[in-house]
Amino acid sequence: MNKPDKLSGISSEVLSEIYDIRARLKRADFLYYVKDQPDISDADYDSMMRRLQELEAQYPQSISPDSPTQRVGIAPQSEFAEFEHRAPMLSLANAFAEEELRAFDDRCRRTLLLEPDESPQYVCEPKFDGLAVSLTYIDGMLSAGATRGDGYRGENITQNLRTVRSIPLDLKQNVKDIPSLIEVRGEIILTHDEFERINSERETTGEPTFANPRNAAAGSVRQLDARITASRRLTLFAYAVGACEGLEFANQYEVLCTLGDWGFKVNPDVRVCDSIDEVVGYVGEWGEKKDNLSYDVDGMVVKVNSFDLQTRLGFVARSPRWAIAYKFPSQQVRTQVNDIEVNVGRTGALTPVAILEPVLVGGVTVSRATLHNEDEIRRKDVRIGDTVVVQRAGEVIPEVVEVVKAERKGSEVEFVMPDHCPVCGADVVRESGEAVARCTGIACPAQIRETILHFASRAAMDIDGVGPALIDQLLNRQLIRDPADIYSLTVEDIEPLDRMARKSAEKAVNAITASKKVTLDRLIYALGIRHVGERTGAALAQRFGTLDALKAASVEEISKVPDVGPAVAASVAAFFSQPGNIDVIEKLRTAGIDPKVEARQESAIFAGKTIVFTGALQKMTRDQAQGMVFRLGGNPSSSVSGRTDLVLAGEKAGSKLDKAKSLGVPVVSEDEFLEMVSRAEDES
DNA sequence: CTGCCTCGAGTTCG
DNA sequence: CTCGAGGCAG
Repeated sequence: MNKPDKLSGISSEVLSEIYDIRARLKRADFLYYVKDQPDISDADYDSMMRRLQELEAQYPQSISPDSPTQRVGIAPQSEFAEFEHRAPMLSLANAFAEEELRAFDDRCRRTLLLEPDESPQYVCEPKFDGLAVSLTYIDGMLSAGATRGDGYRGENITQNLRTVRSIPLDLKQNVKDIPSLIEVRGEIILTHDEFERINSERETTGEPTFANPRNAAAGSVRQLDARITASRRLTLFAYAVGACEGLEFANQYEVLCTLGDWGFKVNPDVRVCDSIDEVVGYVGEWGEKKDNLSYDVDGMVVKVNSFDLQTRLGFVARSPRWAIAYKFPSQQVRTQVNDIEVNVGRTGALTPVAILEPVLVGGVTVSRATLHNEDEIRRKDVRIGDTVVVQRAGEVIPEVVEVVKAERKGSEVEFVMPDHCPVCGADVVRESGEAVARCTGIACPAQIRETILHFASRAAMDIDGVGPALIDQLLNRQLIRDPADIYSLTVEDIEPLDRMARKSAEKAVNAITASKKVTLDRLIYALGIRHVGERTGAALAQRFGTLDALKAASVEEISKVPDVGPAVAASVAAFFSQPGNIDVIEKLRTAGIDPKVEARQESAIFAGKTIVFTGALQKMTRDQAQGMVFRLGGNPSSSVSGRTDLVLAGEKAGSKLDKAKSLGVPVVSEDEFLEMVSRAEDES
């Protein structure tokens, strides 16, 4: 890690002093922040830190990213870069009751074909309520830190995480071999004391206070100015390992012990249980303990200990079958139902919403809660004027749990689903067998508004600056009537509207113009065809290639698309048989919107081949590489097996490369791959 | 036909 | 996040 050539010009005495102070500060950090057993006074610590800062200021070439001085935070960034996790950060399935824990155990034992008296070992640990992050160490040095994001890509918050004292900047040597690359997963939290301190400080400066420690931790980590993060004393608890090269673990418990040895703070209350009964007992113990801690615990995580067994259990969708998160019952609060309103959605669905007397639930004011549909209201027997118990489902979305019948006075009013749309007055129908009631109005203003909003939304045409406020005004002034009209708007149309300065009008028009370059999958999704969401939009785009081809397709042809059945196909065909919709499509085309899916060259070099990428790519992103493979007829995949035809190995390729070699799968370098691609593109 | 599992649609608050 | 419903495997 030393680069002697860079360090020339510093005397060896100075260098050794720098290294010595760094080592002492790191040790002090570890004892203070990880072990909670400081060995030196704060004053001594501060004076060592100042001395190191002086030396580094004098010899800037000596500064390395693992120096404790780097924890104080560096200058503001403008925004966070995207960070791709090497191994995805999965979410866990939830359990809310003992029976669900037992069902989880049954499923594990059944899948593993265990005898009735056998049980896998489970590792059970309290689940902190904070935010998950991933730390990448290369050759034992902290090289990157990122938020969880969607599990596959998060934000690169390395500078902020460097300021967290319980995160080791380098892994402690001599304990266990340091892997060449490892992703350590952990939870960033704030203690109650620190949360109170930050809030009282914000109160005196007149800043808004945080609702709860979780929000405060999340807000602190996502600061663009790492110096602010440094001023909040965040804590990291490490609990898992993602990608790891050069070291194998046998089980979860070993991972936790090793993380502890390397200098991470790990959950002190981990327990290895030999049966589900023991797990249930331990979870029960914590139901009471959790409220007496100095930090928030919102549940218990239960994992199958052995990695062999984990591999055999595998995954369902986004979550592993070998772990489950038990959630403690959430905080429940009583309040009054002042009214029940009806919302009209994009598809005409009428959704009843309870208007509540505002109450604080888990630090957030709740004033509305969806009641989903008529059946749900009947089931819970919610009436206007009732006293109800509300909670925030999954700690986020408010939900009416039950009615407090004992509080009934007799003056409560039952809810009746209106038989005419509250917005346009058209008939409301509820198809037999369906739970939702729908407005049948073909020109219902509420439906049009929602359709346009959907069209402009992020996952659709992604027109930034065109939101509800602007769309409502445009509709009121009849400047637009359907989504396509957005493309005839000018700055002069928008500028005179309320809360619209020239700047925001220009921004909106620019975003509108930029959105013309959409891809076909997004455009199909944007049209708002019933039963066609993001996934189906992509599947249809892939199959038909252009909007015209989709428009011309018969129900039978549409049904051939994977995951599209009769209901979806009929809905798509019905959409294209409406003259109004054809009109919209024509207007879009006139505006220059008519994307095509780049044809897959079926005869191309990668036709029918499965190709896997491994290691860090230097000359392109993984997305770009996968796009090239796809256009040349191949199928990008993520794991090497006997069916893999080619492996592209980038820098620091690991186990996938080994596997490819052992299976005799051809391996190419990035340069060779690019050459193959460019040769193929020249020929076509 | 029945049980997954996945997807779509609607929703809350700061 | 939740619920409902569509698609598909067994």
